[in-house]
Amino acid sequence: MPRPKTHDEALRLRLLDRAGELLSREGATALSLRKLAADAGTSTTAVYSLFGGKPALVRELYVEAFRRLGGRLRAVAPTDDPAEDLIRLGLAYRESALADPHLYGVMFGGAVPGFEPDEAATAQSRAALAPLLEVIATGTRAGVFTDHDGTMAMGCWGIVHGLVSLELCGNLPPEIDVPTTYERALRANTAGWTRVR
Amino acid sequence: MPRPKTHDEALRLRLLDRAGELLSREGATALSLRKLAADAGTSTTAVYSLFGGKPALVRELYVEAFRRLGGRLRAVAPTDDPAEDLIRLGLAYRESALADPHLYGVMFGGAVPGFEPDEAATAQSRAALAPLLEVIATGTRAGVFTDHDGTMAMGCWGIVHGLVSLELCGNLPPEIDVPTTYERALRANTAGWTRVR
DNA sequence: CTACCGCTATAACAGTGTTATCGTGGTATC
DNA sequence: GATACCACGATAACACTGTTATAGCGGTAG
Repeated sequence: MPRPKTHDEALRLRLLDRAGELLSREGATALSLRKLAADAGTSTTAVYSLFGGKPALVRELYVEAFRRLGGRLRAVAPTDDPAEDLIRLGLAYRESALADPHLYGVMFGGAVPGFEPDEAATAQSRAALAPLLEVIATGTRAGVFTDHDGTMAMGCWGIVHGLVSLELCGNLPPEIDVPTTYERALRANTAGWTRVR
Repeated sequence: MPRPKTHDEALRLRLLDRAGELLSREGATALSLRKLAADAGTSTTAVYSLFGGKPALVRELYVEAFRRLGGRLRAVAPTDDPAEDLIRLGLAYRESALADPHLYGVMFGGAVPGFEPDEAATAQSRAALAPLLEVIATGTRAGVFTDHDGTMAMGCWGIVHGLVSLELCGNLPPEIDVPTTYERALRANTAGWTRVR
């Protein structure tokens, strides 16, 4: 009779853990199946039985990365000042990206050549931004924001992602003070969405 | 006696041309030296004599990409309304990125694994943003912008790059109207930098 | 005409993701 | 408890990548 699935969760978790560590430490190009398998004490075939290939394994890292980002954003407790909450969300976003730049590259940079997120994965990525949508919704209800059908959320996500991405790629001039400039840019963008100043 | 350098500019240009076309058509992963050499009617060794390797060849595409982006931005003729000029610069930026998404990935996404831009290349990338700096400078002199040591330029670059990057990665929800939302986000950001509304 | 050496084609090397083959080991059934 | 079954993983091969050593062609200087 057909033997049921083994559900080797231990090896699966160890592979994911090692893959994440290898990615964070040596970058996306150093994340090879042979090195990963040797690190986890198994063979490359295990990745194919447990995940289905390298892109599928990276997909797990992808959703885990957004789960972690969502956790960091949810940790920003809302106050009764939505504009300030928005700034703190932006700062938390940057801290999350800087905590693991290579993982951020997997999320947005397309660091692993064969991997393209499917619709379910990108939907989960948007779900990580729930705290942002919530702050904007309350601020709009309170009359301090002038949102327009979720346009403000896209703008805010765009500026934080853009600045973080430029910083990680090394495109910003080296003489500027990134943290203060980053916060000033966030405040200006937020001011553009507030009703009266 | 040592033979002088041949300066085979024809083969060099043909390789660059083919590489750009191959990249634009089939993406960064399809850009292999063997395919490129076969396409240009030569061998992979030519890439090493003329450029020094694949990263060095991609570096040429990188600076050419920013040269092209700078040209598109310079084509936006300034008027006497700096705020509106800023919006038009942002629209031109997006059009330039959408005209060749794979090339945009080489510029910012780190699409080619072995390639990291050196200091000279990133300096040339910042030089492409001269029109942006110019519009901000005139607007600040005219008293309509409240720049603060180049912070505004960084914010503007961040939001356009961030939104374009999110769009190209497929992270934006599919039901939104990207062009109008993009322009609204740009206008809000610009409003945050204008002195009085 | 000849010696010289820059440039490129051929082929090999080390590495990658992927897949075919095969043996092992645990489970369900008798 | 014995046995048939097959999911799982280890080994090895395949196709492909960037890179490099070697060898030969070809044009230039003498």
